[in-house]
Amino acid sequence: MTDVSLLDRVRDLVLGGEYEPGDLVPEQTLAEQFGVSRTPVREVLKQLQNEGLVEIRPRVGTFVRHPSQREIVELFQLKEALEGLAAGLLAQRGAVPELQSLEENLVASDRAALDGDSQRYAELVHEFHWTIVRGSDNQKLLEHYQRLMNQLAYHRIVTRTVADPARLINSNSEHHKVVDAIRNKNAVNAEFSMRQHVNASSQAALVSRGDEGSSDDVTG
Amino acid sequence: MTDVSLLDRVRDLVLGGEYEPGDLVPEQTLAEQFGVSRTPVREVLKQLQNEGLVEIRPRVGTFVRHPSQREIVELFQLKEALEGLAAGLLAQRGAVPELQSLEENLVASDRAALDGDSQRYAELVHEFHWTIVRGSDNQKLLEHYQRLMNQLAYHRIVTRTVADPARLINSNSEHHKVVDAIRNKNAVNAEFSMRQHVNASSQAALVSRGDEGSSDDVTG
DNA sequence: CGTACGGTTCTTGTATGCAAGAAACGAACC
DNA sequence: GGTTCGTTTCTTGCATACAAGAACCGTACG
Repeated sequence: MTDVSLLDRVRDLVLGGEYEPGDLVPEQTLAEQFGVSRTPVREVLKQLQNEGLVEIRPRVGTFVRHPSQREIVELFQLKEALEGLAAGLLAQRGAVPELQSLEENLVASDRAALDGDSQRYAELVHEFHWTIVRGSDNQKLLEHYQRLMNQLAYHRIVTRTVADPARLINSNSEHHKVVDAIRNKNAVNAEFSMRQHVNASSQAALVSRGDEGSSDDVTG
Repeated sequence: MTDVSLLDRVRDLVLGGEYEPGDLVPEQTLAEQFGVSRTPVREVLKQLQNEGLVEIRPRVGTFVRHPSQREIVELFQLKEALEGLAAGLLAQRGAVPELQSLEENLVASDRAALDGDSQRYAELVHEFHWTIVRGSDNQKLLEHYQRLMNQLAYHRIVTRTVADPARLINSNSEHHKVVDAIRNKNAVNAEFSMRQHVNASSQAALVSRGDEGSSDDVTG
């Protein structure tokens, strides 16, 4: 149960907001916190840099990165392509357990939408997207998607977006379209609907985001 | 000039075939080879594991991974989606330097195709694809693509595929279609043509590959 | 008051040493 | 002859020590 890697634990710390963007993430502190030496912590930080979550400035320190607006747009473009691919692949697979999960998700989402329970709906959205990607039965796609979502620090964005009731309704309707296509084994349509949905969600997220963290061109 | 990171140097060693799939990559040896201690080498190997190039078996050693047939299929699916996205984005951009590069590439490719110079053609194919991805003007896409291509150890596969004259001709014709769409700023068509092209290339590669490295389920 | 300079402190970067575990080898036993 | 068990050897995993560089602070000077 405690067999979660140090990498995951430190990543969760960064994603969880324990360290704000721009903050220094000291090796020594993490080492003490997790009861290990600096050596394994360093390995982990190097990997988090590789994942794009932190930036290591040589001889200075490791800092939490904060994605620029441009990066977020880029990531959303990627997200659209990856989830579109996933939906298409899933549609080709036919009747797999994941389809059943999606059906149940739709029922629960409809209820949450009716109740106006945006918190619950956000959870279901999260589950919806991951189910589709997992259902693509493409492990490499899943890995890249995971990376992508870590960089987006997705959670915070979505929860805020679906606070808008209008977007919630539209989002839910789009989910139905996607599942319809998957159910009918229509891969082209599944991909198309999914991309349209992701695109709409992205637009909403970008708008709701407004202007908070834009440029972090400290290097430039 | 020698300011290439240790990570890149070790990666090139693995991709360059210095270590064959399945081989042990000893920390100590690399450390001596590069005149450093095991510590930085270890960090590098951890990252290469993260990139999917090697597998670290705890307390046993680091081994060059050898992608299974299934993984390669998965990677090609991803490749199709990413390059399709890139072509679409590039088409939207209009007259950028990359378009000019593609035009020149087409001319050179036509010549190489006529000459039956498959070696030269392979180089041009390589350049063609990278130009499109770079031309997407999406840094995150480029990063993911880089990762993907490292995992595919693309070079060896393509060089063998275009040895087939028929495939070479088809490939070249597909390149023309893609650039036509980009030139016309037709994003949808650019993406479609690109995906069709990548798909055809993938099929050819998978066929030519036959059966060499299939299962590496050493882990059980 | 502003600025430049020197020392102090804090951070990472790397080498090294030792421990732990896995595999390989060999001998003894069945 | 085959199998099992103990020992040796090789590998990584981690802790620690030290070095190097950057940022910071206080002071002196203009």
